Amino acid sequence: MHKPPLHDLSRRERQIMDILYRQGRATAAEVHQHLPDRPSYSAVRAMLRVLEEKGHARHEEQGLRYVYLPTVTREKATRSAIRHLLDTFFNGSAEHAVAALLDVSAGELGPEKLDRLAQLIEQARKEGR
Amino acid sequence: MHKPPLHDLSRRERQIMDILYRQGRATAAEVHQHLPDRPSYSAVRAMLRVLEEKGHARHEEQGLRYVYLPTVTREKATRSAIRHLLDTFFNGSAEHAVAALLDVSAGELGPEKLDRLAQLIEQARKEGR
DNA sequence: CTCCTAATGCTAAAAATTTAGCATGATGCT
DNA sequence: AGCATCATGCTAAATTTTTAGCATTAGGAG
Repeated sequence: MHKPPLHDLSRRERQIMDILYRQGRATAAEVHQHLPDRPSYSAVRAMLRVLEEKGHARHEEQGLRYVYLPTVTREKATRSAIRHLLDTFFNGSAEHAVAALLDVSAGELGPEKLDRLAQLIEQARKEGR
Repeated sequence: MHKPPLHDLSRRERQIMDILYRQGRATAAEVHQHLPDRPSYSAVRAMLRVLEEKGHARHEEQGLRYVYLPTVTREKATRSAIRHLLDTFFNGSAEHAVAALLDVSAGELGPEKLDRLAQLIEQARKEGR
């Protein structure tokens, strides 16, 4: 029943799933728009169909169109992606990962955001005992 | 000249690159060992050759064996992976990403590590003005 | 009603990936 | 020297992915 989803996808499939997670939901046309070196629209639809067969995506009908969504919740996918990042680049160390994250987005983080992060850490410390 | 490396790899290629980044360097045999649902050893070698052709990996000779390494430095690959995670699951928000990271690895973080993280944030605040 | 547009279903073919197998060369042991 | 082992190079075939094109259906405009 369980399917560790992300890591046995083909190139295009992954690209499409990334888009679905970025957007949350998307029509075939939208997926088509955002896809790197755009294939034909037809090709996109075919691949969405395959993703449904494999159980990675599903669709809802919206009027005439289909809107596609990931089957795995954003939360689970996020956790899984984080774990993978940790394992691959940080030898599992969350500490180093956070450090790198802060480094990468140095510019982006204003004082309030940093405050909130400090709070989160404080909170983690309290829970941790 | 520039090659945005990670996101146009095939399934196996990605799996192999992940291993190379995890390990830093690896022989064909090692890669083979760590690969999910193990293909033949021969297949692994062939794929390593392809990765070299495409410029994602290179090898050094170590005695008789080849040892394979990523061509892109760990740092660059890490940054790129982080950016991708941010874009895909956190709408670019480093703040939310850090929060999720803390959440995922709640158990793992001892007091000293939390201290060091607090320091990093403090430092970021100072630099940020 | 008829035509045009926009959507999907399906299928077959092209392209790329993934695989196995055989040939070859170096090393080390007996 | 001869043999077994372990490595690589290469090639051809199987499989999977990716693509385009045609058929069909629904809705809206004239």
